[in-house]
Amino acid sequence: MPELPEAETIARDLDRRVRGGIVAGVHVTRPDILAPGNSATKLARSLRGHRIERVGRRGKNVVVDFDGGLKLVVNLGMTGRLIASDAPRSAEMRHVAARIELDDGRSVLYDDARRFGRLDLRDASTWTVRDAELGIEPLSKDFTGERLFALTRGSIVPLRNWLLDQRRVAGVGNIYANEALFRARVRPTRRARFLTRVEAIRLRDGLHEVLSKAIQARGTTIDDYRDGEGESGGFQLRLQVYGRTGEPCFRCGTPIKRIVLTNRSAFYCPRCQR
DNA sequence: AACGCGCCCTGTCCGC
DNA sequence: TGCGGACAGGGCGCGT
Repeated sequence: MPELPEAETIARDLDRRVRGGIVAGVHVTRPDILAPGNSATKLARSLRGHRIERVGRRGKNVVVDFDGGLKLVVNLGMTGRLIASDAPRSAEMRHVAARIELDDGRSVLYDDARRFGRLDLRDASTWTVRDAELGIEPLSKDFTGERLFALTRGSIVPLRNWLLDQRRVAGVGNIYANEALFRARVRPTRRARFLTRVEAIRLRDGLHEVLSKAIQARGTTIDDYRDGEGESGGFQLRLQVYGRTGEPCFRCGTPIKRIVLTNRSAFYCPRCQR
């Protein structure tokens, strides 16, 4: 998906465009994007008449808060897009799976070519459960190098995989995991428990830097991604290793390597990263 | 319990 | 131009 920076950008855009809107109707055209326990009729019945209080984010999820405590949790999978109907490129949404109509004529479109994404309606109490399943926010004050060091103790998982587990740290996906490891100068294959304290500090800093820069850039530009306005992401963030197989490392010139870890690509500089 | 794997589904790109 | 295969930013359920 959209990882944390993309979800953050979408949430901010939507918050600006649809906050305060009252739901007139919900239309689900592809019910397979509903999380277990949800149904099109339940969604429509539960949300009709409710006001959007704000749109926020938790990990990679866009969270729409309604009055009365209901929350629509949107996980965008690989190709999910969430935009307001009055956004510039709303016409380019060719796989609309659900539509939330507001009483003033605006609407929120959920588009998802591969339909790996999920919409999940929660009340205050079931949201607390879900929230607790997700790990620490990597941009929060609590996420220190020391905290990351402690979290990694005891796990034999390669760090690239470790970072993708949303129960540990929430919001990091394959692009930013690889980018942060490059900045920390640690190989994606390194077992989490062998990360040193100093490296944990560098990895925390690498994550913080790459995620916040990507937010400033309104998300990374990779083909499918669209922000809440329907536009592709910014170009300010230059990826250092992701997708750069064979190209020279920006730090030392050595060709970037691509390997496969549990069926997903990992990229690193064999000289800079140990 | 923690971990790796296969799978969900569609689109795109590359080589032949 | 057409076609097969590889690959894609995620996450769940399963067997070990």
